[in-house]
Amino acid sequence: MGVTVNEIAKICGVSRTTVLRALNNQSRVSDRTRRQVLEVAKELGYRPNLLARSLNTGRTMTLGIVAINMDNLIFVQTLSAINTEAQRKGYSLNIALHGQSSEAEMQRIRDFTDRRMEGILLSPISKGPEFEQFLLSLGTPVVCIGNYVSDQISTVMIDEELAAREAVRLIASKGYRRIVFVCPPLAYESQQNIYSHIQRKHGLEAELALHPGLSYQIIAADDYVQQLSPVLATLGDVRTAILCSGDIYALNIMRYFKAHKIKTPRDVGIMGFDNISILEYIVPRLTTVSTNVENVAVVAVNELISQIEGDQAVAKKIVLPHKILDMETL
Amino acid sequence: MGVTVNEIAKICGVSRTTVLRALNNQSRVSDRTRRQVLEVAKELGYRPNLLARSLNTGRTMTLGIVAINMDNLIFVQTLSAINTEAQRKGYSLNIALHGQSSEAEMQRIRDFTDRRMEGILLSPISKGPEFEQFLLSLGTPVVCIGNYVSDQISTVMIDEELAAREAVRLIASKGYRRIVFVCPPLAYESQQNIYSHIQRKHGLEAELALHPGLSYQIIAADDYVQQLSPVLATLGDVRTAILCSGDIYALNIMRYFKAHKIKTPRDVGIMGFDNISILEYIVPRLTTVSTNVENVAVVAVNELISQIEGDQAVAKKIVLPHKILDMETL
DNA sequence: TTGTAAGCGTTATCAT
DNA sequence: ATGATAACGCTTACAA
Repeated sequence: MGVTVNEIAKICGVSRTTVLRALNNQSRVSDRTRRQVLEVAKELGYRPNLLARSLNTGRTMTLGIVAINMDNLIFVQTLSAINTEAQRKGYSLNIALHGQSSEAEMQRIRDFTDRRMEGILLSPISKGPEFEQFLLSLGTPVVCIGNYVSDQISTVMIDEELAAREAVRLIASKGYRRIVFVCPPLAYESQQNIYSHIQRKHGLEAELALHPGLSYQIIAADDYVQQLSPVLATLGDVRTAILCSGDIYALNIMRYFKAHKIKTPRDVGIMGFDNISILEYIVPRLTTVSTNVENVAVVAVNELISQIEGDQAVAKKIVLPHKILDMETL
Repeated sequence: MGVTVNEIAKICGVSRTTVLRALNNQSRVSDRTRRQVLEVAKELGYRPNLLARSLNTGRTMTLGIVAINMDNLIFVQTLSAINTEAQRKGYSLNIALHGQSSEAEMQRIRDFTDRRMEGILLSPISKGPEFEQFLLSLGTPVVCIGNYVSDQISTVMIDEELAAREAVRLIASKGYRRIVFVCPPLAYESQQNIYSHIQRKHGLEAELALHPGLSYQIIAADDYVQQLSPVLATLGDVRTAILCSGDIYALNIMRYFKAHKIKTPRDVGIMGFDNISILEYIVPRLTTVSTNVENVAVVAVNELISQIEGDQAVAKKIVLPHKILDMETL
């Protein structure tokens, strides 16, 4: 463990500069010396110490990604794609999960910059001007995914508001007269990344203004399945669609439906958000909103790398397209 | 970006040794100096360069994990738990995915040691004496998860063979007369981690010897759903159970069943392996084999850390318990 | 073709 | 209480 250039130099009876030149395939070394150096290096199992190299060159070729956890399958898919793209571009990827505290989030970010990551991908839960200031003061390029923090920081996202509007239009077009919107408790702001849910809610409510015939109610609670009871008791009265801000909510509700012999879409319509990959195993196929996660990953990584390697970095807000998947549950 | 101790020293008019003492809360600094140093450091936004520190101390407090991809949900859950445990122990975690080539796997491992990760977790696809030699020559502690490579390298696993035997016993006890074992193509050895599948096959066949009344056939192909046709055509003749070496296979087959009005377990029994978390959304509940992934993660991380920090490291084979989950599909 | 020497930003030892 | 100096392992002018 830990053969250095110096040792090789000593053994070969040359200076470490020469060894270095041989090792790095540079010119100005005699063939004889080069061969000998390479031989000895191989013999001893020499490996360059990338810490030392980085300390010198100022480059680590490493990116970091900071996020809440891996419970969200859509994030896992994105993460995987990010890893692939980063590796393709010659960067290694570091992952840090922080549970759900804003302080922990900042600590992880700080740790990454201390380790001299060259750029950071962030699916942030923190927000506000102090956090913005914190990110800007890092001196390291940051690209946010999903959540918007500041105009000064590039963000890759989809137009959640528009997606929600389109969802409402689809529901309205199918003759539903009541929409129940299911999302996480909006008070969780500090504990969870709920920016996208709020965006969806905005879009939904804005669109509803154009559909006076649609009644509306929201369930923003952890026990959403229980809270659905009054809705389910009145299914016969009014044709109802449940719009879930996340496929997992829809899956839980569908499981409940199956247990209680409630048929979809016959008795009630249901729609999700995200199009997580496991949906393909669920029958009936859930109607949902899909984003191309590979696309998000590639765009985010490339934006980050261009900030790292580019001359001048202008923060951009990149909005990627989504698609309504009209399947079987609506 | 890049305020160093030297700059602070210059500004404060003291040596960098003194600055260091103040910064690291050591003794032998006057209160006045200490306060001034801390003030200036804060002012300039000083952050230690962990690369430099590591180069010096020889410690990076970083672990690496190398695996195929994130398609396997059971791995994602393990990964998440590993991250948590590593962080709890003060280590940061690096992830590298390699697709499915043995060379890529070795490259990732090499890259990690070059970066001076202190230990490596590995869910290996490579095997054989050369690979063993490769791992041993790294000079860095390695712990394998799932797949066994060598007695010289600690491995954390479950007793797949025993689990398969127990699965067969359960199936036999329920009166089935035919078992169809579904697993990935066994020729994929080099492309995919199939050690566990082979173990299961061994266990299954060993146990079958004790149940002469059970007929047996294996489907080890990517188009396993199609290949099931002859089996499905003869369901009326013999009570059949399909044992899948992985829940995903079972899910795909169940989806096919639903589309073709085949009822489980009335018409045919089906059982999986792994107990991936999405099973909770699937109706009927799949009978399967469960491992405690948190347990695997904690044990693997701690074994690795004890090899890093411990005096003498003896390679261990750690077998963790599993559980048969007798649910609704058998 | 080869070597010397300074530097990257820390830590650690030994003086003063 | 403070400082000078060497060291970690590499890179990179600049000499010879």
